Amino acid sequence: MSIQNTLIIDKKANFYKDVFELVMLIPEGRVTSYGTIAKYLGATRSSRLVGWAMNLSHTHDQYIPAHRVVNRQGLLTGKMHFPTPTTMEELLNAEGVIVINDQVQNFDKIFWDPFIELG
DNA sequence: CTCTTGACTGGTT
DNA sequence: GAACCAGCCAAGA
Repeated sequence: MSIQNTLIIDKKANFYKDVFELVMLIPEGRVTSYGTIAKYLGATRSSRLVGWAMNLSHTHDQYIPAHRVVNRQGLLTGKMHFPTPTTMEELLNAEGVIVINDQVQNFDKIFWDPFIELG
């Protein structure tokens, strides 16, 4: 195990950790996108990794509100990965987010931008 | 080790 | 606006 490999492993671990922490900062009733998270973490072209991180979120100790993360169009593309196909929409509805046909309503209004919210 | 598969995005047609 | 394509990168077969 070289020092370089160690650094790479740490980097990967930090990326997932950062994703989880950022997602947990999303307020109720607000949503953001995978790409935005990736961009904020300096991995603009690696939005798929954010999706993969969400896939691993269930292994995380703390609760990750992955339902507040949708794609750039505001579509619930990840709803299949919840306990039931309707869980994601139900969670959002419970927070006051209206979802019609997998599309978040007023998406541009409730969109949560870390660059603006966190500076 | 190679090949496929995505909880994605941006640009092009 | 819809459909298609290329770049991205971590798992799993």
